[in-house]
Amino acid sequence: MPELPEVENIRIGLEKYLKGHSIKSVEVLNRRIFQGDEKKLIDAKFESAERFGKMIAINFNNGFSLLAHVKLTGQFIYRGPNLPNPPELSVKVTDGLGGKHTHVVFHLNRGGVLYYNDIRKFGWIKVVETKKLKNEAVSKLGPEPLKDLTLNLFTKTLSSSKRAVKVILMDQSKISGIGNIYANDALWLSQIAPTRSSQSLSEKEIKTLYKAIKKVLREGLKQGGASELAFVTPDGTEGKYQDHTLVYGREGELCKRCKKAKIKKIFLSGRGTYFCPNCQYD
DNA sequence: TGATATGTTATCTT
DNA sequence: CAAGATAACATATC
Repeated sequence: MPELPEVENIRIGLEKYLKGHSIKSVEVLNRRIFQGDEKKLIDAKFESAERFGKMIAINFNNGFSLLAHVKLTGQFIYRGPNLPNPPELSVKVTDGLGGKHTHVVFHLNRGGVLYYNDIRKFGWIKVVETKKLKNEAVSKLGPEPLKDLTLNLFTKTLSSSKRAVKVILMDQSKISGIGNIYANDALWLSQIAPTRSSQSLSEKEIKTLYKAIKKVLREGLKQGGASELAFVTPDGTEGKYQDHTLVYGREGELCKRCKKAKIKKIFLSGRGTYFCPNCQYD
């Protein structure tokens, strides 16, 4: 759900709203979600927010960072002086600003507050030394599809596995940031069946898919992400990509391209997989 | 009431 | 043994 475009929108929001703030205190309401010593952050000044795949690093000026993964339902929400006229909160967070779904509250100087909410509690935040960020899970990530993934590298990745191409796209150690929504949409756009063995793709298909991945991710970014479960940006509003998905979540609807067949849903590695049986080829 | 959803990791199976 | 499939995690929603 929160995939590259959603997490990137969270990063952009954090960068914007945390600017100029330092941390006054941290209220940890759930120790499983917040790991490490929050005292390391007291009086630390915000420096930058980075994204690694679906992970976010918030860097401070004292050598420490917060590394976070929102998994399915985590939300960072900011209220304070850097957002003087906050938009109305999405219904997806009304229960969670200091409510039962709030697990960490960062009190900032100048009166800002950053909440971490998580309905399902799969997400986590941990305090790490900035210079050790790369040793964390970050080191296991594959290349960023919008930055480091060359066609050459992509071709090598696909041709080295027999697994279904969709499973490869979602494998974070192969390519970082792609999840179920954008994997389904990129394959639809490429007219490739998600069940195809990745090594069976022709050179031409690989090139088409390579471009399609970039296209759907950029579209997701532009729409502010997809708010399927609980995703909201740090101002508390929803993204719009869920209204523009090409095939994801459209089981039973007529295919937008060929208009001849209904979108079928199957399970691939236990994940919902949507495709047009008429114009996505085996 | 219970099946279902997503990301990741641990564990089971072939 | 390794690749691949599936269960588990926690909870709201349909």
